[in-house]
Amino acid sequence: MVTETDTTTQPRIPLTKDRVFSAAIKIADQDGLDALTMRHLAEELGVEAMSLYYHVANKEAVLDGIIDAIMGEIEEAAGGFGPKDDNLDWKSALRQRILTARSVMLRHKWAPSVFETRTTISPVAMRYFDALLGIVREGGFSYDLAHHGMHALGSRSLGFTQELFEPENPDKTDAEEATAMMEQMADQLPYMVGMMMEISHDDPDSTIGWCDDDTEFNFALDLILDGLERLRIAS
Amino acid sequence: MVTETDTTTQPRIPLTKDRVFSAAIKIADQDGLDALTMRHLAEELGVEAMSLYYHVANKEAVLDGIIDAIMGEIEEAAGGFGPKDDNLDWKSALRQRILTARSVMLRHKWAPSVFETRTTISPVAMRYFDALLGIVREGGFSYDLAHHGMHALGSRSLGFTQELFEPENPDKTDAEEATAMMEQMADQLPYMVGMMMEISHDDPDSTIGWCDDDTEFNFALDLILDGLERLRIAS
DNA sequence: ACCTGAACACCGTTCAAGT
DNA sequence: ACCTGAACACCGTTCAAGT
Repeated sequence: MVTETDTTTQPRIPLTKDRVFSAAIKIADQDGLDALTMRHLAEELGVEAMSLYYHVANKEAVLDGIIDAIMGEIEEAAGGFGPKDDNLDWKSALRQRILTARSVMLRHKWAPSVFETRTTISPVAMRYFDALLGIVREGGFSYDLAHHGMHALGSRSLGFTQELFEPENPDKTDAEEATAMMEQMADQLPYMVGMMMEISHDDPDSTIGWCDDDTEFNFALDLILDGLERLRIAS
Repeated sequence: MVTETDTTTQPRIPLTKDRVFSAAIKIADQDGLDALTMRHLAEELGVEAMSLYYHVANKEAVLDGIIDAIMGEIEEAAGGFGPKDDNLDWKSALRQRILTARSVMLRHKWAPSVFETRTTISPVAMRYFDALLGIVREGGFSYDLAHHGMHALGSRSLGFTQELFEPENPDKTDAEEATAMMEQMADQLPYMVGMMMEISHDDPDSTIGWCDDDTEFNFALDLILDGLERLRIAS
């Protein structure tokens, strides 16, 4: 029989790798990546920072772990990485998989930054890429073209693009600052000014530059997929 | 008349922003980005860490400064961002500009990581993008398509791709580790194994995955440029 | 005007020690 | 087996003080 332990107050759930990773993701989701320190992580788990080192080798292992967990979320959202979806053409199948990955990424805005710093590819990520590779391969690609195609997709195969010069909080002063600078340099930036004027004409409250929205993602994705399809046919 | 100062030994070159940025780039080039700390930077300049704060607001300002300097190198390598190069078609002109930027990036392997963390775009970078925009605009693009095209190029417009899961030193154990893991999961990775077998057949000492070499960069670049050209014609 | 010493509030991590 | 206290070697940054 399970008897009540005679510890003082709470039964205290024991620490596990998974609990550590979950807490880490929670912190990053709520307070951003900078808030994810070993000390905060321990605090979130009601434990001393040093206790973490009994379960994980170091902070890198934590980051590896949360990326693996994210890939797990993608697998779950996709209903598994089973090889044959249905009778979709390769392009639709690939886009579907990628947009599923993207839906998970949008829940974890910090994830791209962590992906970039990983040096070893996680097992779940390997299976993810194998599934993508399978889709194009079964779609009639040579391994060589499939390989190039994966590189061409880059981070987009995981559902995100790393935007350059993107302010963290676009509603803040960064955007105004950039706009002010552009106005000051207006004579040196003829085309940017022209573009701004034309686009603001059509859409008064658009701001150029920090717009990695779904429109841009889908535009680039389709551009690459269409290009690959043409190369496949030509080969 | 300029008299000899009565300071003890060396005349001591005074600190300037530019000297700070140059030293910072030198450190990053030689010892990597992690070695770029305010304390090391000061040491490199023969000064105490706190002295730096008289010339720059904080470390972010240093990072902004070295990115500006890198953009300056690109401008120099391109012989200026003058609007009209010659009688090249837009595609050749754009590729040329981008490959020039890439040649500078290859001298500063750490630069992509710093670019990703910038939240404000530097003035020189603005002029760079204006020049790119000018090339496609004069090549017959609408501003709308030009804008989408820039987003589609992403970091490639600056001459680099952020590779996922790229080991820092590919000659080290990371590659072996990844290969070992793949062999262990071979039954779950049918397509990766198939690809490896075929490619290693053609090229015995190739290793899959960490190959963001010029071949992949150019493949993806041309794929996107060709796609944009087709959209331009269709529009 | 330009640089510095001392100090603060943080990091990740080790190691011997507790239960 | 699991957790902790104390400590180490670092960070970026401030502020009053020196010349």
